[in-house]
Amino acid sequence: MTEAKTDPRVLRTRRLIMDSFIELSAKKEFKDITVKDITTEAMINRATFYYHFEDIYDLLEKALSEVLLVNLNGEFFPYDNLSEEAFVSIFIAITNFQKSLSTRCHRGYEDTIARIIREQLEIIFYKMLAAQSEGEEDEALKLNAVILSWGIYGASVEWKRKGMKLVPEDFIKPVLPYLLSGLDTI
Amino acid sequence: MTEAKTDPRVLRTRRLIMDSFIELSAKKEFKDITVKDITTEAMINRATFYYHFEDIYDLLEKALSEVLLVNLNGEFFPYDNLSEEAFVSIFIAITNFQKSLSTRCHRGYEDTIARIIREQLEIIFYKMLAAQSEGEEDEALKLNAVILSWGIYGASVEWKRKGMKLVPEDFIKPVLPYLLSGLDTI
DNA sequence: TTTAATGTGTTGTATTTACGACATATCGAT
DNA sequence: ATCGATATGTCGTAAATACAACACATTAAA
Repeated sequence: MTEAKTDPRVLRTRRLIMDSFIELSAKKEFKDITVKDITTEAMINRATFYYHFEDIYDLLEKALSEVLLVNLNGEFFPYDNLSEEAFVSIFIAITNFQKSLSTRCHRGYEDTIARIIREQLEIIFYKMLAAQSEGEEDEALKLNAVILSWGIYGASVEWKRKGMKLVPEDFIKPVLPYLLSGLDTI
Repeated sequence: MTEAKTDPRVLRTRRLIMDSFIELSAKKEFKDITVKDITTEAMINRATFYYHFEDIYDLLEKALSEVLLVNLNGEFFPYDNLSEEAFVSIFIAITNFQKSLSTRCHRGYEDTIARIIREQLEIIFYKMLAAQSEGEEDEALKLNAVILSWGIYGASVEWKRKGMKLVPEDFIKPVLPYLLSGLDTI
């Protein structure tokens, strides 16, 4: 468990890049943001950007993952298993995230963003399932995590499509019994 | 006039150190601030501190100089010569600076701070005198700058000693005729 | 007085970052 | 089409920074 801590310069630079990207995202669309824009805002060299990220899409993935994870961690990680409250908190976190995205313009990249959200959800669901299952087969856990991630994300899309009228808690409430009932089979 | 611009990392690091020092100064006295405190707050390595500054006193000098210069530049640099408004603006800048210092605790270092202020004033007065004098002897200009810097600084000390009751503009007004009258002899 | 703990300032080495140059690609205007 | 301007991604070299180790000073407690 010797977790070799990473160089402070690396952390600092990545933070500068991430923050600058988020800052710029608030001002213009993703397709209009160049690497030069980001590095200028972050006051780092353009070559340094490529030292940390494949390209601007790689940055998009990692930045979104982080924002989403921060949302989630702050919300529901007091729960260590998939309770009713956990489902509700996760759903709230996603809808909050969706709302924050809708103010910024990411037209044409909704599918990328959606994929990232689902991937993060899958990771989290898998962790929680693995924590509470008694030596269940790994592949089965993973597939369950996939289904949950798609399902919950789909619910958030539907919530958005319906005009975000209900508060997320009430919107998700009707399906909680179903989601919870199957858990003991895992 | 090839002004080789300095490495962005240097600027960034110096800014981090300066800001951390000013931040810490608001929380505790100068004598209780260690280099480790500063570098921890700035999230840089302690050795890096010594790459930029002799020691913590060197940092004190440079930080104060900068704060004072920012005060002055913002105030009076529309004036390019020593007019009545210039004197008033400079005096206001110094008293503002003194007020901001009195909230923080720098007991035992007043004389150091005073020296730094006078040195900065001397530089500025010399620049302005040189700009408006017609090929006057250099040593004479320098000595005039010295006298002005000590004089104006002394006035600010007196203003403080008198309880800061008058607004700086009114406090300095009585001596403006004298200060201005001699200028054409230079 | 001794001892332990903490701060100071320096040094050597490894890693990260800055910078300029380059080839290539994209896009808009003529 | 062709040109000019701008963005992308990569490279080598030089400079700044991180880190650990060191000797030394200061301080507080035993």
